[in-house]
Amino acid sequence: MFTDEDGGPDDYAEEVLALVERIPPGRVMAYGDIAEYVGGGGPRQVGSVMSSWGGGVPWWRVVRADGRPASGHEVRALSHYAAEGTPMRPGSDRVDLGRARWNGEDGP
DNA sequence: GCAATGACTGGTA
DNA sequence: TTACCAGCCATTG
Repeated sequence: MFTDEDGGPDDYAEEVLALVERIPPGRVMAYGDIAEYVGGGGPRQVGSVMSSWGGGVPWWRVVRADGRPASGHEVRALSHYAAEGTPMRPGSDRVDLGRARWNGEDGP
């Protein structure tokens, strides 16, 4: 059952999903960062994985390079940001990447 | 095999 | 700040 058969995530998707689950609350990662971290394809591939199986992971912690959440899900993401205390940019519904950007390490 | 699409990115206006 | 354009890369029809 290595084969995903009916829609199971591929190895690449598993890495992306595992990384997204690894993102601590109050932190976010950009699509390009994830693509670079897993070392595959590009940000578009990460987005494709999220649209297919992103519903099983905290997808709202994955944002675009400008700090804006995924298209069509901005409102839902904002609710999660407020609940987790994600640093937001005042005056805009965007995340403050300067503080919320997570590089994949817990320690300082 | 080719063309179109997409939860993207960076640069310029 | 937003808007438009060109580039990138795997998936889908």
